[in-house]
Amino acid sequence: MTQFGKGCHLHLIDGSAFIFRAYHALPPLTRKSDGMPIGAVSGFCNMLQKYVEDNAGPDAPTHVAVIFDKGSHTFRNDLYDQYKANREAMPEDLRPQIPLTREATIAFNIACKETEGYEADDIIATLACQAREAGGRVTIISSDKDLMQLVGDGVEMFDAMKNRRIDREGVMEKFGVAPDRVVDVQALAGDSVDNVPGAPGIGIKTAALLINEYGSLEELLDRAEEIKQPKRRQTLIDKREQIELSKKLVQLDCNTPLDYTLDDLEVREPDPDTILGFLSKMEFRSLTKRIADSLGADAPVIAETAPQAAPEAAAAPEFPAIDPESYTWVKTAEDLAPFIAEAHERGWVAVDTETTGLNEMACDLVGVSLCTTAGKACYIPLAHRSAATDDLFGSDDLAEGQIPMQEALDLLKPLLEDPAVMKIGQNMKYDLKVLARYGINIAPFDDTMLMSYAMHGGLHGHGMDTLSERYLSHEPIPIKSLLGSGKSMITFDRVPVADAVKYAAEDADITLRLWQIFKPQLSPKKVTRVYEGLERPLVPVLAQMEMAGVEVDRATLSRMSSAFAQKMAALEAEIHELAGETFNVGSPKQLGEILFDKMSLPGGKKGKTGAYATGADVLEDLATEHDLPGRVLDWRQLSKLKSTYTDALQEHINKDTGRVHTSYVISGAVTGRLSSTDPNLQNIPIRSEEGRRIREAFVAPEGKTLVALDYSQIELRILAHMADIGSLKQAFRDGQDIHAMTASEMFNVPMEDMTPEIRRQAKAINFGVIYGISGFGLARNLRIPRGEAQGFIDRYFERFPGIRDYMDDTVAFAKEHLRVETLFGRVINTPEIAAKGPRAGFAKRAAINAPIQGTAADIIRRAMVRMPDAIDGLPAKMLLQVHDELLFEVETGAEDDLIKAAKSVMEGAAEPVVKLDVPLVVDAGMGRNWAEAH
DNA sequence: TGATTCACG
DNA sequence: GACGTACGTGAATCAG
Repeated sequence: MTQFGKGCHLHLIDGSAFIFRAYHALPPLTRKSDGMPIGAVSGFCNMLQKYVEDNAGPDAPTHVAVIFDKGSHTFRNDLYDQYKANREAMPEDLRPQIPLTREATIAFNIACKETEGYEADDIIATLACQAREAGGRVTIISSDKDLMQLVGDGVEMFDAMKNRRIDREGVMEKFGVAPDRVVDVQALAGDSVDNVPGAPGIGIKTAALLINEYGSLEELLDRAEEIKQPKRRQTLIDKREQIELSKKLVQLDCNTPLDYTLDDLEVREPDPDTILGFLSKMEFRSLTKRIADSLGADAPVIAETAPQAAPEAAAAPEFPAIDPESYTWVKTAEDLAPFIAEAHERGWVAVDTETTGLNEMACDLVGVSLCTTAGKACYIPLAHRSAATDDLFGSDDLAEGQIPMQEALDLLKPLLEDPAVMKIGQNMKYDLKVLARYGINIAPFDDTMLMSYAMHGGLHGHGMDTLSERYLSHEPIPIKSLLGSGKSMITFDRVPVADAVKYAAEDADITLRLWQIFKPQLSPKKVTRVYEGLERPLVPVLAQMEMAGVEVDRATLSRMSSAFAQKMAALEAEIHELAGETFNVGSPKQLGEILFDKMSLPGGKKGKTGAYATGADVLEDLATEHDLPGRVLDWRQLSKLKSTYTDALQEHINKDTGRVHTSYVISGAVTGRLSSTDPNLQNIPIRSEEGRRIREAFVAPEGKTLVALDYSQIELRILAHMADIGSLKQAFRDGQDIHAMTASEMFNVPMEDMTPEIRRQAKAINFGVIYGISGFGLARNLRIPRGEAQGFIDRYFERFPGIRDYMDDTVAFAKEHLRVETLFGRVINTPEIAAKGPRAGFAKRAAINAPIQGTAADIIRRAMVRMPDAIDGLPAKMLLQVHDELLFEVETGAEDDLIKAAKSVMEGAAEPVVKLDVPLVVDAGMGRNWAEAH
């Protein structure tokens, strides 16, 4: 072993630069056998190989290392929280390749070095300084200008791309100053890429001029008064602090603590088995062969997988059988360490949390399971109770074999928040919300439920059981088998830990397997953008909204409840009087028998089950014949309002927060809409005056205001755009009353003679079109004869022939592809379109409606994803989404600022991906409660 | 558990 | 020619 010193030559390779160059230079290659993205790894290996070949000559290095960044938080972030803040997130298909580039470096038998919390540049600086002091030469393989400050005294750079050495002269050329003054120039000029502020208005040229004139930055700042240009002088005086901070940011640290020395970096011969093993594992055929030749070894045979017939047919990875007995019960920190280490090494980990209930806002964490490799999963029990010896209900003592909660969380937090490790979950919103309450903010993450939703929306549900059975042919352990059901149901913390291990670890195992199947399919199925841009980023936004909740005034609801109960009792007595007997008014069956058998009213129609239909439309028709149906309608309305709203809503007021927290289901609707549950806050009454008053109970707290913003006619606007209806588009551009305009066009009535009745009919037709109009449906809606309704539709299509074309084209597309798409590329599968019989009609109308409803849903999703940044700094919170409306809570006084910011996000939400021919218009309202805000 | 009804966009 | 139909949701209730 040679002691590093005079005559030694150290090469330092900027690994991250290699990776990004490789990633961007190559098309997104995937490994044939499992679809794993490996383009960047391939490029990286080729660059390493080229490097090795090019440096075999007489000037070969004696020592070499590839240096990588590790962790995203460095001392520079502590100096300046905006450091590198506008850097784009790592592309999704690159992330899993990062650990493989480390593996590749090691396979080449080159020292692979990284230090947590330090940028590669600082490690390079430290090693270069050490080598220089030892009297050796250094070549930094990089073209990064941030490293140029190190050049000089035996240190040079080499731009592998341009095949060019960069020495003192090269640096002078670039910065106009000697290497030792480069940081001064950078401090002044700033750097938009790393978000180093610098001095506004001063670029590299000016900076070099000033430094050369004054000798150093410090001198310049001290003598700033002498500068002749007034603006420049003022900048340097005003921004002194910012410039000094910038210098600290660009100055590389030569004193990074390292747990190795230069001697450890000595050049080593590659081991043929190791490198060829790695390359064949990656399935790099030509590179494997080339390196085998150069090493004089036999190239291993790489199994030829059958070329993929269709992108959809990407072969599933080979998995070992799912075996609940194989999972690890993590009892101590030592048990946990290998799982955390492997997660770091691989760059991903599947995570699942177990809790005492399904309500994330009102349940406790019981355990966490992890899985890094299919078949290798663990469960970390945290709050299981021990089985009691003496009584039936178990004790409150903690069970044996658990790491203390806080200790385990402290171990998990760095992993779950590590930007270099992808966290994989099934319905991550749940885990995100649970762990947020324990101070852990999971990022970055993938969600198998949302991947399935993006690819398989309309085909089947996206719950884990469904996905496991469909894609893994495995039926997971039912939760019922652990918790039981009904009255005797227990909570998860009462489940014996040994049983919990099997169940919980299996969930993580299944989730990881699903991810490995789904992830490579996103791109061939062309839903990467939808998944990455619309589904996944919505998760933290919704989590915030749900955790914020909305204030609901219990007293108001309670008062309404009593009033409703009184009125109902009165109505019920009347109804019984009219019927001549007492019966359950809430029973459609009993009501039908009273109306049609006992009273022999006309129009009794029995449905599939043999019961009379007693829906609102039937009762409305009967109301002309008799008083009883009208009373029942009134009673039903009150009953609905009381049971679903004034009573149930009170149950949902959270004990801790005093607010109501709904839960949105991202994959709830096939069209891309959200759905809202527990409670559903997307169907709070508004249409009837009586129901509308329920919104008075949704209030702003003291000192705050509710602001509601809703898209005006968004679906009709989208229809006008998609079907390309010139007159409709023009009407929207002119801000006309669209229903009146439609009526005028259809019935040849001048706008000034428009009557509310004609307008109402046109409005019904406009909506009918969005739903896939039929004569029957319109007739029923407008209560006109079917022939007349058909006549309206015919005339509509005559005036707007593009609508008919749109409908025909959409159905034809659906028939051909068994799916339709929104303007943003969301896929809505429509397998039923191939059905025969009445189901075909349903499928057709659904196919016509889906792109319109779905595009509207995409637009508001985009607005929501952008909203947190747009209202950052305003004292406002986004609380609710109701399909085309967003509800905010804002400190009184800041309403106008909020409306301005939020409105502009909403109105511009389609751009830049989609340029609509019609403007999107958002109406705003505000008030102390939701009724006023509307 | 399924059907019915009705609240919303 | 007959059939059955507006699109998308969730919750409460009855009845089996």
